[in-house]
Parts: sequence; structure tokens; C-alpha cells
Amino acid sequence: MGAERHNVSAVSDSPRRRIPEAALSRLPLYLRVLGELSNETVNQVSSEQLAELTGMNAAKVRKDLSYLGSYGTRGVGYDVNFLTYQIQRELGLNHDWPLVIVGAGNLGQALANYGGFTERGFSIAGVFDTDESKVGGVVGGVRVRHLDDLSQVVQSKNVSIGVLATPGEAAQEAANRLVRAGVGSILNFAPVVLSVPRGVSVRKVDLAGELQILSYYEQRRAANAVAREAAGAPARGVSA
Amino acid sequence: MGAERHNVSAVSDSPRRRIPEAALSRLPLYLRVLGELSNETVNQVSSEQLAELTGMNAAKVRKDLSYLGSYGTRGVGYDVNFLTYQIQRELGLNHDWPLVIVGAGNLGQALANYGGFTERGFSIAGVFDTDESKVGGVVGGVRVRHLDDLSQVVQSKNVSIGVLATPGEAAQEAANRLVRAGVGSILNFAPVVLSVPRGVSVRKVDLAGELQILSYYEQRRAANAVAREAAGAPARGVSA
DNA sequence: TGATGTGAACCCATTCACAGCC
DNA sequence: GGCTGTGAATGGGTTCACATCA
Repeated sequence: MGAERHNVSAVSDSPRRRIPEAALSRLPLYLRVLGELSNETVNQVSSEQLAELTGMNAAKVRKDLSYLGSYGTRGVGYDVNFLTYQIQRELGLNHDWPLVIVGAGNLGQALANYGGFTERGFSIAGVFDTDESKVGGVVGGVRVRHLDDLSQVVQSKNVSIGVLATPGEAAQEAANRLVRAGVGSILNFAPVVLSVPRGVSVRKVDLAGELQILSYYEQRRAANAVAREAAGAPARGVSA
Repeated sequence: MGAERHNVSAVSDSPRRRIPEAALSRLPLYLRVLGELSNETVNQVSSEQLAELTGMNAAKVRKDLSYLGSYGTRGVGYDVNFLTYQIQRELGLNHDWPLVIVGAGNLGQALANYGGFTERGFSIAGVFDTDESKVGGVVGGVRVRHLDDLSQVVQSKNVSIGVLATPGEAAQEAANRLVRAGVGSILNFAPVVLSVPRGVSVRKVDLAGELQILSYYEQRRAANAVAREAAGAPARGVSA
């Protein structure tokens, strides 16, 4: 595929250097911890401390942060508020993002009620469903609308993020509607692999899958316990 | 730190070869797709088809599956039911896993009601909270108990997986209780980095963090659009 | 002095490409 | 002939270790 090495002289230069996916996925974590430090009126923090608080190691923290620019002070550490600002800026969190939730079942309702989204600057522009018995109800302080109104809301409120919380059967069609309405990113809770046009970003959260992975660890732990009992050795854990 | 290189000759050798974390995390996905194929009474599937259905590529699928053993047939593909069985077996899904949910707020209730867990063989052995106004209520068909009863339930029902859905402030203490009660794996929805004894497995689901990552993509998309407008070039998307 | 920022080394994950088998 | 299973090659991510600078 594209064998470009220097992505320098692109169209007026990419708006900002691209952050590696793995590092990007940790920025929200740093952000949260920094927020807590700020509440405790801590002003400076070292990569060592940040590593401790996030369960990472210090070198990784420094490398991750270095993708944002050189915002630390050698011999001192990072200014908590300044670093917070820079991460927010990089993630695009310096303004609110309206989002829509599609699916007003158990999960959709919970997500609408879940304070964590609005707390972090994501306002809920609408909750949608096709089930007439749900339409008209109020969820998370928002009236549930029929999915047919999706496009209108997305456009009038400039929504670019959609949260998909339908049953699996309805997910692909709902995703199509989101895309047609103009949504560019989808957070998918439905147990389905979505097919979307190139350019649309999808992240998937697989709740049952997470449990299945834990099940694997538990099974190993159990098997180890049996093996240990047979041998009489006092080893512990599964090294997760 | 620990400079152990070969962890081979441990106690009586690990009960089964260890599956690389990355491959492990995809097994639930394969499993789900296989389940759908089975419903459609498809008997055989090639790595190519599985790749198509899961959004992976064929080589990755084959390598992932090869960690389980050699369960395919050259020139033919994989037997859907047999492969399903082998993955389930590897993940420890050939028996039910009881779990407890700690936190009966919005998220805890939603998870209890969410059919996806029980559908996949995880029964809910109990829902717990410390809030007296919640204790005694019924959620997901289960009575909410006081957190003080956790240990008793975990032990009598042999629970080894805990789902943590408390507010951040309560999460660490709740995790301590889970561990003390004997739970070995925790699925953590609280916006907190848990500290647990070595040997306990934790997986974290960061709902707000997922949105923040999408926000990054959207911000880039927006910036690209501006740059394109300035140049008049017809490129599309953010290459996510 | 002490902590950042970063090449280089290392390690794990993905992809390639083909031998092996049905 | 066709598809799996897997060594080898590649690539990305993590860690090391140190030059750099407040």
C-alpha cells in the first residue's frame, strides 16, 4: 500500500503528526489520573509517579507523552494542568461532542443514564429506537425518538459520534443509517462485526467477550491449582 | 527486576500451552461468528471466509486457530461445530461460570439486565451494593444484597469472576472485598486503576475512554476536511 | 543532580509465502 | 487443486540506557 515515508509535504501538511494507536489508547487513562492529581492540587508529576498511578512503566509513559510534543521539564517532571490541557487538545476534548445513542433497550438506557459520558464532555443529542413502545419514553433525561428522525437530529445538531446499542440483528441496519446520516465514528456494543464504508471509524466493546477471556484465566488458574495439589508445591497465581 | 528468561520447568509444567494475549482476545469473536454459521447450518468454513466475517485476514485467522491445535482439514477448511467446541473448551466455556456484580447503580443494573452475559453461559450469582436504598430491590431477576454478604455468596456458589460497576470512589474497596472473598478475576467498569494482589486478573472497560479515542479521530477528520477545502483536493476519510 | 526525550535493542504480533496434506 | 499449518520476514510496540538539559 502507500509507501510514503515522510508524510511531511502532504496537503498543507497533516494537521498534526499521527499518534500510534497503542499510545493513543492510553491517553484517556493518563488524562483521568491527571484529573485526580489536579483535584488534589498536585502541580507537578514525574513519569515515574504517573507510571505508578496508571500501572504502566515510566519509559512507556515518557514515550507516549513525547508523541504530543516536549511538554515536560527535565529534572522536574510535567506540569499537571498544562499536560492535561495538551492531552485534551490532542484528543479534541477542548469542545463538547454531541452523540446519539441508537437502541433504547437495557444497554442503551444504561448508557444514556450513565453519568460518565456527559461528565467527560459528551452530550447526548438523542436516543433512538424503532420499537414504538419505547419511542416517546424518557431515558437519561432525553425523549426517545424514532430512528426515522436520526438523520434530522444528526444534521441539525452536528453529531459525528454514534453509540450503537441495539440487538445484533438490528445493528448493521442501524449502522447504515448512522453512516447515511453523516456520523463518522461509531462505538459498537452490538455483538456483530459491522461493515462500514472506508473512512468511518468503528470501535467495538465486547462485554461478553471480556468475560470469556477472564474465563480462560480462571480455567488456567483452576488447572494450575490441580497440578500444584498433585505436586505439593506452593506456587501461586496464573501470572496474568 | 525479575530477570527470569525461561519460565519453562515450573511446577509440573503449565497444564496447557499458553495462548498469546492478542490471539486470545480474538477467540470470542471467532466463537460468535461460528455460532452464527452454525445457526445457518453451515458445516465447513475456510480461514478466508472466517477472515471475511470477522474483519481479520486469513493468515491471522489460521495462526490464531493454530494455537489451539491442528483442527482444520487441508484442502477443505474447518468443521464449524468441532472448531466451536475446541474454542469453547480452550476458553473454559464448557461449563457455566457464576459471577457477581458489585454496584447496583445504572451500569450495574444494566449489566444485570443485559441478556448477553447469561446468554453466553455466565449466570449471575448475586448483585451487591452498600446503599441501603438499593439493597432488597430486584435487578435482572436477582435480589440486591448488601456487600457484606459478598463473601458468603462467593464461597457458597463458588464464584470466581466479579464485575465491578461501582462509582470510582468505591471501586478499590469493592475490589479488595472481591479479592478477599476469593474472586480471581475482575471485569472493571469503574474509572479507576485497581491495585490487586499478584495472581488476580483484571480487565478494564473504559467506556468514556473509548469515546475520547473516537473524538481524536473525529478531530482529525475535521482538520483534514479543512485542509482539503483549502487545497481543493477530493481525498476522503481519516484512514482509520 | 535529577528527570525528560529518544535512538537502539528487544520482543511480540502480523503478514508472507510455501511445504504439507486431504 | 485447494486450504491448512507454520517457519521466516516484517513491522509495531515496549523497554533500555544514556545524552541532554533545567
